[in-house]
Amino acid sequence: MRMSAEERRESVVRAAMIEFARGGYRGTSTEAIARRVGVSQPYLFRLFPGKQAIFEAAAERCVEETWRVFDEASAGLTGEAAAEAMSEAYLGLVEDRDQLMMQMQLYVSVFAARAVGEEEIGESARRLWESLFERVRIRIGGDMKDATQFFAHGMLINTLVALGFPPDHRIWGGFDGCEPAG
Amino acid sequence: MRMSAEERRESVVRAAMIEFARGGYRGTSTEAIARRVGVSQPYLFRLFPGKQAIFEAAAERCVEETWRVFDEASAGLTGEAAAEAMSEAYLGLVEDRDQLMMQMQLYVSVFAARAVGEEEIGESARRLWESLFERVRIRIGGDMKDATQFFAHGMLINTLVALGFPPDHRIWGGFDGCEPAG
DNA sequence: ATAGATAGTGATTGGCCACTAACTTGGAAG
DNA sequence: CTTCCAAGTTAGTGGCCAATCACTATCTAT
Repeated sequence: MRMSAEERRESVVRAAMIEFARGGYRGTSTEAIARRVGVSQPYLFRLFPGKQAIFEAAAERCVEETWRVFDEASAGLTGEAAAEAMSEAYLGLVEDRDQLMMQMQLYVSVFAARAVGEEEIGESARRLWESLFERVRIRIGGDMKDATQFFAHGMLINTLVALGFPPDHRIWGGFDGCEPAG
Repeated sequence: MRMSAEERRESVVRAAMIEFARGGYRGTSTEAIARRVGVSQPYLFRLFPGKQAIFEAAAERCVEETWRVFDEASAGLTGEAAAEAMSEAYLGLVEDRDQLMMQMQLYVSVFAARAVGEEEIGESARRLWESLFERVRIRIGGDMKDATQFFAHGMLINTLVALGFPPDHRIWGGFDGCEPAG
């Protein structure tokens, strides 16, 4: 039960990814996160300065995790082969819906923050996202349009998952062979 | 100042689109919507049964509006010409960020609702979205992959807008000539 | 004019939630 | 075994917010 602060922070981040993915920033209570971790709600505030810090940690982790998936799937590959491997890996993430939804929650939360003048959050999120974009772009051969297509399909997948289209629905039919067209 | 209930409902829907787009469902208070409309907060509950009904009206309007933009832009066109016209029109919507963000808010809110077991919301949202998808697909010639590509690019645009990448940022470079490849 | 309907407001409330403060428990080193 | 620090808890607070209720103002038709 008892663990080091560092280990606890780790569990909090994992729990927060799930809860924030489902409820969004405002729709998730620190109580819910704490319950999932298995600690009391006030203790979260010993581990993190506030709710927003927890969200930021979860968001950053989410992007890192996404790259890890891409990196492993495309290890040793380049160009179109890498793109195909990564596309397939991303489609595999559809099972882990929370991971994909945490991404979208990051996007809308950044917009909300920017709407009330907190532009620094936007800047750091853009850096994070662009860095992922660049790593993917390099991996698939460096072409800008290929990378754009790759991410475009990813974002559509996120949307279909959010809306809950089942994997056998005809709407998914447009994806077979939709790897970046090279 | 004084207007019919129907007219008021209309202004509420328009105001709600803006507020929900920026704050999300949980992050938007009925007070904020009422302030934007210029009426008292309790009056909203005479015009709509509850906050959720306002959100649903705004979401539905948002999808209708999107089709209207596509329809006007591609009037009299078909196939690739229609696709190009509609792509351009959608890029024009980047200026009206609230419209695009309301879409994303719909997606994440649907997921949140589904996560707590309210699947009917998901069903109606899917019907709405699929109907838009189908109308676009027909308009651009009926090919499933073309339609998928079209929407994929749209979803990526939403993301870039949410994160606040300025229009002259290099990340937008992959879009020129990225119309569905026919 | 005035009665009835429709548009609209002010005051309030009960519940939730981020965050704080003060206290308790457990374990490892001397 | 005790001392000390880090891990963790219980109780509480102030603010926000959806929704309700009782009320007022304005239009329209006779």
